[in-house]
Amino acid sequence: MKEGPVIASVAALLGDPARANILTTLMDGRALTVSELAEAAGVTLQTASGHLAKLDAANLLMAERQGRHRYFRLSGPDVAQVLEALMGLAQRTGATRVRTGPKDAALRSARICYDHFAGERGVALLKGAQRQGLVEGEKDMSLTEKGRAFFADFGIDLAALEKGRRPVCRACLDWSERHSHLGGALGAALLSRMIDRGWIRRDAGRVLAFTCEGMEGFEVAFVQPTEKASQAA
Amino acid sequence: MKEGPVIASVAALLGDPARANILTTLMDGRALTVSELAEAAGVTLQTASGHLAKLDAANLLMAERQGRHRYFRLSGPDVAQVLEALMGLAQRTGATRVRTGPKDAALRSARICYDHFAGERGVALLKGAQRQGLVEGEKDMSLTEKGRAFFADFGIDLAALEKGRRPVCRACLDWSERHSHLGGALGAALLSRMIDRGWIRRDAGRVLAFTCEGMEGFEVAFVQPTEKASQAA
DNA sequence: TCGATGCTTCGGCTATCGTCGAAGTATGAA
DNA sequence: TTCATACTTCGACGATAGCCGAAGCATCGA
Repeated sequence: MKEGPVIASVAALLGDPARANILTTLMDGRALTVSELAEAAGVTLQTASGHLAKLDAANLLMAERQGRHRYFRLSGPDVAQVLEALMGLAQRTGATRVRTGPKDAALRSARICYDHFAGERGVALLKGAQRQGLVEGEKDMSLTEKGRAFFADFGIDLAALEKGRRPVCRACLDWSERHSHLGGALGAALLSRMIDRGWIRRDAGRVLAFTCEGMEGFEVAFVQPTEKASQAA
Repeated sequence: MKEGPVIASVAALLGDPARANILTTLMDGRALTVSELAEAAGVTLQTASGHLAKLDAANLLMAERQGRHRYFRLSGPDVAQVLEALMGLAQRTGATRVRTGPKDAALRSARICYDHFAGERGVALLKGAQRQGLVEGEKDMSLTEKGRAFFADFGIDLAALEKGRRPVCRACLDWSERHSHLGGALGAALLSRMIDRGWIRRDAGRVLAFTCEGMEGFEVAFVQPTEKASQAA
């Protein structure tokens, strides 16, 4: 009868704290897994799964399967726009504002994704490797001859990796960046090799911290040879 | 903890059908009594009273006593803006019902958005004004010299508008079209001026109807000088 | 094939909230 | 003062919906 109920159904979806947390977490356009969103929303996995199903059914989110993960992102900029408008309204009408945690920045910079190296530095690594021609392909990646030599020199036993059934190279969608980082057996081997070399230290949780020499070595090995390209991007 | 709950409390208020009906009923900027809003929302007086108390406590509405009546209106244009944004989102995501009555077409053509002129004709007005160089800018719009002369000639007291705290020009996203129409103080003044001139008549609810001469005058003033451009769009 | 991990579904508990009848308060008119 | 109108508050009922434990799939790696 009225147009009220039409907006009510979608507004009701935004009206639950857990769902609102999920949506605001996704506001920067990243894609996140169910587990990550559950943690962000402060609810259990089952609860988050239910919320995500509702948001997906209402077309506020887009889902994308990747292995046993399921990545969700906002279905469009208009969703974020509505959320921002609501934040503005909430602020004017006297809702309380909160500060953002400092741990977030560290997580974004470098962290563990399952067993490999992710975050802004992880994306930079893969980009550098692609520019240098160490790996080729977009979705199904593989090592080039140049890459085999490079990683062998880096101290990685490629023969051992290729014996396993796990794919050596694999593109893994990064949640803080919008691009992929390097997963698969090589990604895992790279991470442990960098830890062995003293380049990286594991902090609490999934956060990774570079040592001074690690920072420098990383730059020289992956970033600097392609600095022009990386700077442009 | 997060900013989610902040928007959730506001969104939850919009998420109830009765309250959503109340708010959309008030979108034309009028002030209505509790009884009128109760009827519009399809609930009893007590129920409406409770809803209005909540909306008032959240500063989404302004209340004004007048004798034994109590008049409610939206607390500001931003509330109407959020409602329009929600309507647009509901439409894109398919929450809207298939029923498109004849009133719907009229609503889409020309209607009141809070206190200014919206709908397909409203979008055409802004487009024409932009093509003619009366206003400039996309998000933060401002009047040009040519525009000042034009609207003064149209019978609008620009000096008075600029004295107020409300922005003179403001882009307001239209939910039925995908473009903006003209809000702000100038948008409101334009609407009342067109009504004064006998160009437009207020029908029931938010629907606006052009008179014959109004239709012609509108075309000459805003659309025809830029017909080529408008036709293409 | 097996175990581990990520996610979904099911069932039941609980709390919240919308709803309206009935009673209470305030304003205006007779 | 007395009644009528407009609204608010109270109390109880019922429905909805969020939440989590437990169990069920599905995928991956060994």
